[in-house]
Amino acid sequence: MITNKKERLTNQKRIILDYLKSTKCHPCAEEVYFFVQKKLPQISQGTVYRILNNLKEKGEILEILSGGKSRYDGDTSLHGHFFCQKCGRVFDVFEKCKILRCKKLKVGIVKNYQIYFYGICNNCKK
Amino acid sequence: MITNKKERLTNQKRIILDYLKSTKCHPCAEEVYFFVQKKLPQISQGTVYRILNNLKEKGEILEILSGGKSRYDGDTSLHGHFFCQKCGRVFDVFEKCKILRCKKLKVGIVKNYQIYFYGICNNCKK
DNA sequence: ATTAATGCAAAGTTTTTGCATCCTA
DNA sequence: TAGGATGCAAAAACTTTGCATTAAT
Repeated sequence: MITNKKERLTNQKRIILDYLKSTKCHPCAEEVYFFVQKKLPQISQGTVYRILNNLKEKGEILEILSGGKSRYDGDTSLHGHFFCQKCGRVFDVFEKCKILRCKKLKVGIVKNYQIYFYGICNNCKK
Repeated sequence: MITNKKERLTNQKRIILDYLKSTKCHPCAEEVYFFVQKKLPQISQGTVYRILNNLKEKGEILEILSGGKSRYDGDTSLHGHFFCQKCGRVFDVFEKCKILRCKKLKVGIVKNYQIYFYGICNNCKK
C-alpha cells in the first residue's frame, strides 16, 4: 500500500527556505531559529530541525557537516566548502569541485559528494 | 613562558592507535570503546574520547564526519570516503581524490581537505 | 617523585520526539 | 474537515569535563 502523504507549505517552511536561498552565510540550526523568530516569534527549535531535515531529504538544501553543529546551505549546486580555521567562517568554493563528476567508483555508484577544505581565509591571512 | 608538557604513552592510547591503524572499518567512538574494553575492561568512554581527540589533533588519525556520530580512520594518507546509503558502511576511496592537491583557492590557503561520497556500494547494488 | 592520564559520573551540547493543538489544502 | 505540521517540553544521542586517583617517566 502506497501512503501518498500530501506535504503542506507552511509559513515556517517558506520562511526558512527563502532565508537559506537568500544568504551565503551557511547558518546553523540555531541561527536559522533566531532569524525566523523575528518573523514568527512563536516558532520552536523542534520545528526548525524538522523543517531542515525535511528540506534536506528532498534535496532542496544541503547539510554542511562539521564536528559540532551542522550548517545549512540553500545552494545545492555542485560546490565545496572552505572552513577557515582561524575565524570559523565557511565559504563556498566553486573551483576544483566539478572534476569529480564521475558517477562510478571501485566501491560503488556515487549519487553525490561533498568536499570540505580546511585552511586560512584571505581575510585572516593578512 | 613555554609549558612543554611531556606527553605519556599509556596502554589505553597505544591500544586505540594500534586498533585504528590495523582496521579499515572506520569505527565510531563507541566501537573503539567496545574494542578496547576487551583488553582493558576498566577503560571509560571519556578516556576514549580524550584519546581520539588527542590523536586527531596530532594528525595521527582522521575524524570522518557524518550526521550523527563521528568515525575514526587510522589512515591519514590522501583519500576520500564513500558512505553506502543502504548498508551504512564507509569505504576508503583512493581514486579521484588526489586531483585537488592545490594549496590555494580564491578564498584562502588550503591546509587539507576531505571528500565524502554518498551512494550505493557494490554489495548492496546486487 | 612529578604530573600527565585515567575512571567515574555529572553535565554540556545538539538533535529528536510524543502529543495535544493548529492550520493548510 | 481531514490529517499534516507546529509548539512545547521532555528525552535521546553524543561528547566533554571536574576531580580524586593511578601510573608513566
